[in-house]
Amino acid sequence: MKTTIDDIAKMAGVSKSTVSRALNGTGYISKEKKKKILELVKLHNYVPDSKAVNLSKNRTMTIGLVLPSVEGPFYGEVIQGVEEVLSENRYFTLFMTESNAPEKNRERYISLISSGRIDGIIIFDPQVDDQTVEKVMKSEIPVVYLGEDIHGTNVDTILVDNFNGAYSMTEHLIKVHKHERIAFITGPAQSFDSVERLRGYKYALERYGIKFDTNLVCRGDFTKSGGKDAVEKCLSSGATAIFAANDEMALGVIEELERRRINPGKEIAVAGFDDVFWSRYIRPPLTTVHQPMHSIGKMAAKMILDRINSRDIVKSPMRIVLSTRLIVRNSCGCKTDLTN
Amino acid sequence: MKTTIDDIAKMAGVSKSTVSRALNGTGYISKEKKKKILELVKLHNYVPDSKAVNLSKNRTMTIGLVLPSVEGPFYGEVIQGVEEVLSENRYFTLFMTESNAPEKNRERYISLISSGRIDGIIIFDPQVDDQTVEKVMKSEIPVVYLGEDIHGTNVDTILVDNFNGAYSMTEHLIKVHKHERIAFITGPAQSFDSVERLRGYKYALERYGIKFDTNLVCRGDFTKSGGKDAVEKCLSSGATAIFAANDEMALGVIEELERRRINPGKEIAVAGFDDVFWSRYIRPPLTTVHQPMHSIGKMAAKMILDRINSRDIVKSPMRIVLSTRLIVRNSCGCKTDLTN
DNA sequence: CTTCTTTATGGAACCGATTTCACATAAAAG
DNA sequence: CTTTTATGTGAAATCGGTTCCATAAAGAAG
Repeated sequence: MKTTIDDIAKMAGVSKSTVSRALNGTGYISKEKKKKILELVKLHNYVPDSKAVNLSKNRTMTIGLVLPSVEGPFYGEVIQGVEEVLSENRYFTLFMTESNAPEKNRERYISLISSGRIDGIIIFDPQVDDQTVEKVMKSEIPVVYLGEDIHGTNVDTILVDNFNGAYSMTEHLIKVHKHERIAFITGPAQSFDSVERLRGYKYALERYGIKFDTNLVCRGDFTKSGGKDAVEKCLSSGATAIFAANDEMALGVIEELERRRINPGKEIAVAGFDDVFWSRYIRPPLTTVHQPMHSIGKMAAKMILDRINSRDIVKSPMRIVLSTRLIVRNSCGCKTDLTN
Repeated sequence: MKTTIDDIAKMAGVSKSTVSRALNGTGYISKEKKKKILELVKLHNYVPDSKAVNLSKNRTMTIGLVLPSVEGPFYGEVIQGVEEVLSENRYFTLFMTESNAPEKNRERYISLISSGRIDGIIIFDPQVDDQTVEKVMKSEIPVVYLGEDIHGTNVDTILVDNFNGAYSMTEHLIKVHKHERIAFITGPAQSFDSVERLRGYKYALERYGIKFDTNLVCRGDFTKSGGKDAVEKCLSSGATAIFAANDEMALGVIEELERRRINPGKEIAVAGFDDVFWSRYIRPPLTTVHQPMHSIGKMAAKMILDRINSRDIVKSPMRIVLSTRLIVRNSCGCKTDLTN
């Protein structure tokens, strides 16, 4: 049988209230009793049952974290960032992934929100539907949405500046490499990220007086094979550069180009978006846009804790946009050494 | 104020016991009352408070998962595997990483074990010390240790067949590529994985009548720069092939060789271990040993659930060894196309 | 030497469910 | 027409803590 607070109380010859006070440092307690209790606690390896503590304090010290997947190096950084901040603050991370059945998992995190099992939740669900958002908005616990622009609600959001990231990349291809026919491979239609990146791309063209050509926009799906498949269309539209809306597709593009004996980086410029772990190790090293995933995780965790710690104070929803960074490697045609 | 079971009971004009029965399908209950209660539940979006359920049922439907890190694609697969099985069984995953301060985090998961917050725990802690293991052995909840060979205890373990993996790789380098001077870069001294891989390497040499030469064994640390640093020693010992105990180091080796204008795969064979996500995308594509990380995760989760569901039945500790698979790409000198 | 604080402690209520037990009623069996 | 047995329900105990409240003793102030 596990040791309970009553056991300790009995052994110390005091009431459970006193044991509780000794353990939590709340209220008055005499030095001797405290000492004795703490000794007994150590002796019997007594650890208060979290289930009971949670119920009586009405909080769980755990934060939910919902991610689309953990395959690939992309989301790992988010988890790491979240965990870092939460564990520092003695919070736990309840992890949930969406990979298999998005619909089902959406239900799952919705019900998690009102289950009382967590004190706050961080959701990264790139293709969330309005109906789900509506339910989430009713949350009694703090919510931070990542990567989706949810407005007019009581949920905080953290976004990446996709627009300017794509703008800088396109600008780079135009200004430095003098490309005028730049193909853009999009993500899935519903993807907010993809849409913003396309906007940035278009805006750069406009700013540099290059006419936007629909034929140069190919629909992709954020997967490697999606990138591969798009190459055909890009080439037939006479593209001299291919800007994929994420690194995975850029990788597909590179592989497909090589299969066709076209030299990526030399004959055709290739660029990606995300700066995942391996993007520097592929050949040619990928020119891409860095997303601060680790910072996103840290910031999300901080925002949640902040909301929890100022439960009473009413704050309007926050919307933070983190800036991206252009990472120039070789796939665009630049010549940098391996070290960056 | 959140709706409680008492609220529902009052509204339905029944006792809370009846509501509980309606919700859980336990015991007898009349059709009409059940229907009415369920309607009210839906209407008010009532979800039972997990904190209370956990306490009264004395279980949390949560399994702890401790990983060294989530950076890189290596552990992501483990999480995915675990999550897959747990979520199917309506369990939650409490995630914990060790990255920053191993010592402190070790304490953290030890205390997590006896906190009553989780029903079981999966621990992947490659450099765990005996003292910690001893504490873990006292656990009241099921424990599965990954990657460490803990014996004579009540914890289950899942291991990867490092020995045979390294053996096959070394054999490949000897039989197919006729190498006789194969350098081996180890991981940190305490790493069980590294030790086993070194054993496999040695055994292969022995089997093929090649004398083992200490000079060909270089101490590494599982990091990329560790791999880089080891190259000097390998070369000066006259190695014609370099077998790194993990992919990260192999990557370091490849980069360092290129820096020295030595062609990896042609002039010197390079091999890794792990088969991480990017190992096929680097140049040359890395010949390595695949570890079934996803299966490990799934199996660990299954073992934990199995223990939980057969609490009463005493089973001796299990020790499962999963086999690895040799992945031949180009860094060893083989010529395969890009598609594998 | 009272009176007012401050300190120390235990008893009991409470958190929100589940579950045991007792009791009542209805249906089945003898 | 009794006696079982099956069905339905509520009161109360329970899970293991925290916290409010009452009370007592000790110390400070007047």
